[in-house]
Amino acid sequence: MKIEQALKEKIASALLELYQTSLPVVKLEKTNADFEGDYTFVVFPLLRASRKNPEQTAAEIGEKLALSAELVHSFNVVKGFLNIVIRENIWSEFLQKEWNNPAYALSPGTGKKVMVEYSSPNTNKPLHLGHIRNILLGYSVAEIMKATGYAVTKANLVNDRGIHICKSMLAWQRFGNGETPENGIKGDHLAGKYYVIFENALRAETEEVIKAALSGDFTGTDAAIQPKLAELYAILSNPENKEEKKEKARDEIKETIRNHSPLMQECQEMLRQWEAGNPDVLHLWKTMNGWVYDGFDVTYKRLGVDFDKWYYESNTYTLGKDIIEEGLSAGVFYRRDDGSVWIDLTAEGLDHKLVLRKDGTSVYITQDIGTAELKYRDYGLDQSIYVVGNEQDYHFKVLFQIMRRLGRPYAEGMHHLSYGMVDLPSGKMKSREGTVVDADDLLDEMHATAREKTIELGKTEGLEEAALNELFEKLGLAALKFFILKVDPKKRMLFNPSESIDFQGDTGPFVMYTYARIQSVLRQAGEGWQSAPVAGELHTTEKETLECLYAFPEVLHNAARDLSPALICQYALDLAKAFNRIYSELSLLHETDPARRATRLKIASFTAQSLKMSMNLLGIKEVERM
RNA sequence: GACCUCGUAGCUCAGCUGGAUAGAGCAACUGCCUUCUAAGCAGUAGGUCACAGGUUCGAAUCCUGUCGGGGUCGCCA
Repeated sequence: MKIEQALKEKIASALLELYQTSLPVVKLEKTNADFEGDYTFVVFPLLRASRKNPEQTAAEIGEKLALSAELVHSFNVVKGFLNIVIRENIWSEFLQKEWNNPAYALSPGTGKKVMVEYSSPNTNKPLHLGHIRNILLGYSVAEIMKATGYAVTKANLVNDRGIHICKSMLAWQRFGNGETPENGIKGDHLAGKYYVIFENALRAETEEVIKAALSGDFTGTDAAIQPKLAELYAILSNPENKEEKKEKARDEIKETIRNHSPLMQECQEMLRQWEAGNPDVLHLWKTMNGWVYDGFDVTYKRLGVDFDKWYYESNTYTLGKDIIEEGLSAGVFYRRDDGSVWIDLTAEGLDHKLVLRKDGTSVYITQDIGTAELKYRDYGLDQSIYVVGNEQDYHFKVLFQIMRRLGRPYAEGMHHLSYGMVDLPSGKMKSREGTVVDADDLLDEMHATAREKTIELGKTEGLEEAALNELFEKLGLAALKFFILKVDPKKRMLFNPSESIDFQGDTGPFVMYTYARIQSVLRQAGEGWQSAPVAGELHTTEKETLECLYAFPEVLHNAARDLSPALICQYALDLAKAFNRIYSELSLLHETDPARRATRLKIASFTAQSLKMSMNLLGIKEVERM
């Protein structure tokens, strides 16, 4: 049943008949709430063909539709707007047909294979709020695509190797005194703790040296970098240079000294040992990463997300080199005199990009070329979605273009789900300044807030402690997830740690509440209504709720197309609000007319089912009572 | 400097493939629980859609410029 589609066809044939004209697309809009009608057709573009004023044109088309279409009840014209009222029995027939269809809004499988890669953490630090946005988006998009008929693989590409991991390892070796997570601290937090210890030690070690270097005294620095430092210092001390340029030089001096400090050199040595397969280093690495995985696992479980496939950079970081070789002989890449390998993407409005260092080792993008190929080989993907922050927009533009140049069949199916950063009132979260919002802490806070609010409302009666805890956990998670997912993924969003996330208004708990309230009604409704016929006439609120329900399949389709759970959030709110209006204006259980009672209960049941599906697509778990 | 992106109510966000009088929620104020869960419903107030031009029947939406925020331009990931 496609009301809109049918109506569009009717309009198209009316236009042909009346004015011997057609439109490339017949556009229908939902009628503005202030006017009577369900759908609105705008006639302004037709005035040239009709040679009549807007009102007359709209009226003519309206007449035609009313005569020929069995789905049009009536119409009215306001200026150039033709408002069409659909016959009411269309809505009640829709209700009767679909209210109990468990597959409503789901699409039959096209079987297209898609991988959604999300989370993809580093193993040297615990997860924070930024990761949470990534994780929730990835999980929800994967679920949405499943519901629209894709075969989805959720993947996590763990960055488990590299200099940052070695920092944690080295600090633990030096200052750890054998500390393990068994002593209480969660594994990922333990690795993070030593990462911070390393950074602090590095700062302590280099502070004085940097200070001296900034005033031209290079004692204590590595002899190898002194010429470079002298060069930078010349820029810094030249009064003719702009402050901006000086600032850059200053930063570079700091970076250079840090990177060549004894501690960093030791760290780099550790990385070399790791790559060379030194058993002691490997053992430490495995142990520490193991702790981190155990820690992540707890957080993932608590968030209710999962993965079908794990990739580890320690396994994949050397991939891609073969493909570079292949592309080199195919002329896609070129080699510079120093031996480094590049691609020229200036034709696409991008730049030259290095794909292999002069020493033949991989860079970040080399790995990504390799894993793209690996993913395709593993699964024969039609689509591959990367949930990664928008700071990497350029990287993915380049990556996708490279895959195209390499003639990879899957290149066209690669998408970057580029999401905005989560900002604090003070700006970006910075780990160096300790402003990151830790994921585990946040989840604890959400739980505590849920408890507080529930007690405030006096809704704890009749529930055991265990059941209450489960409720608090679900409520807190719902509030957090909805808060994050209702914002358009592309946009950056603000989180204010000093204000708790709302539980009232446009929130996850509001949607949960509406669902629980319906469940309560249905528990008391008894039997019989399921098989009773529905009423032919509907109240405005009932019709509005049905219109909302009717739109669900399209909303779901759009959410999958745009990779936007925010559309599902918006839909769930619209539906919940529409139903709550019925609930407050009309009686369900006490309605005496059997057909009207059945109508309302079926709408209630249909709404509950649709809300539940929406919540689940967002990773929110419904509750039967709250 | 170049490129990308954002700027809508006090705050957080919708609306952006051009359509009617720009919408929600929070915060503020007013009503509604001796009928089904008040985490609800109804209402009041709150706007130079950053600014200036342009395109056209019509612009928050498209184009250009200006201002402001963020990001990217690593042989880091």
